[in-house]
Amino acid sequence: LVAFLTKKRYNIRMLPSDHSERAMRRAYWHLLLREQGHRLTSGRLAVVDCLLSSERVLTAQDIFEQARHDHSDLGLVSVYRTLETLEELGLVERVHQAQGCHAYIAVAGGHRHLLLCEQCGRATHFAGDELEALMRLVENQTQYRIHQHWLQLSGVCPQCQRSGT
Amino acid sequence: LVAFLTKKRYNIRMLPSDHSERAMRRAYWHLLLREQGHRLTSGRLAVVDCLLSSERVLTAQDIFEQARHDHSDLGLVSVYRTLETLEELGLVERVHQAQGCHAYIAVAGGHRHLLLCEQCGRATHFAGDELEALMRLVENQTQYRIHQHWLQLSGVCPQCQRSGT
DNA sequence: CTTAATGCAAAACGTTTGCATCGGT
DNA sequence: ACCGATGCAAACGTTTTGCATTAAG
Repeated sequence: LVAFLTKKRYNIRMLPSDHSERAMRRAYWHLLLREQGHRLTSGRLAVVDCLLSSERVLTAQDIFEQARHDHSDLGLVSVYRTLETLEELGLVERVHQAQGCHAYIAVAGGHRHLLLCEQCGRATHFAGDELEALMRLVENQTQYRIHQHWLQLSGVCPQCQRSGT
Repeated sequence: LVAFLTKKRYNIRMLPSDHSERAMRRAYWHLLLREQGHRLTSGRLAVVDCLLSSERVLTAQDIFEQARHDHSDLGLVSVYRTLETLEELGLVERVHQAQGCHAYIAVAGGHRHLLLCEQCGRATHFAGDELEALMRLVENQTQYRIHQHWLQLSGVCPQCQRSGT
């Protein structure tokens, strides 16, 4: 507990804006889970913290291993069940990659799309408002009624460009 | 064999342009497989025909079941191995959907993107040239070096809109 | 106290691998 | 005749399910 509080203060000093945004999102996730009749168990909270504090995409196994630091008797099954719940609430999304589709990340608000680093897994979000026009065009050309759009870019992030290739 | 030839003639009468385009693509696939040192085994050809004659996305299991009509002693493993080969040659691509990422489809030439029907699985391709500008914008904003883009739309096709909702 | 959530074990699922055999070239 | 491709069975990694137990409300 002391370690946790210390870490918390450290974050406040080092990354004030990041921390406050993260704390706000965490509070929102907790509220939404409660409102939808889900219990705030310690396992669930460990998974939530893991997802909210990572800037990379995470597999169920990644989350399992990381969240075990906080909550040592966590089962992998609970990670899967929590991910399912969070996905239903629209708080996390599955990330699709060439190597496989086993990763998850917290969703960004406001119709944002993913940009992934192929080397380190870092995820950045961007607005893709220009897509709306393209969708209307395709709707007219094909006569489909379009419900979902899905745009994802991948490449190499600035940090990975500097270190190595 | 007689049944095959009859079927072929039937297609020529009913769908002349579709058939000739399909025959051309089939010939190209065969050529490319040969050039890359792959043998045109009957199992492989059954899988190829299955992919080329479907306007829907197909799972390995789907292909296995359908291709067995032509080639009854086909193994599921060969379907997977053929899909892997065709993917390496850039002839098929994996399709990513909310329900899972286990489907494949023949790629369309010229940087086209997928539009999927959520109800019947029908796949239509469209050009998304407008994406280039968006990608350059995101590259400048984020300093990523973008290698791949990936756009997919889904909705309900005209046929499914008519037959019930 | 109620009952949702859990961990465990086992099953299910899609996919890959090892290996002896088959079949295209 | 060569050697790539095959089918089978078995292994694999990921995800789901059944069930008795735990713990949040």
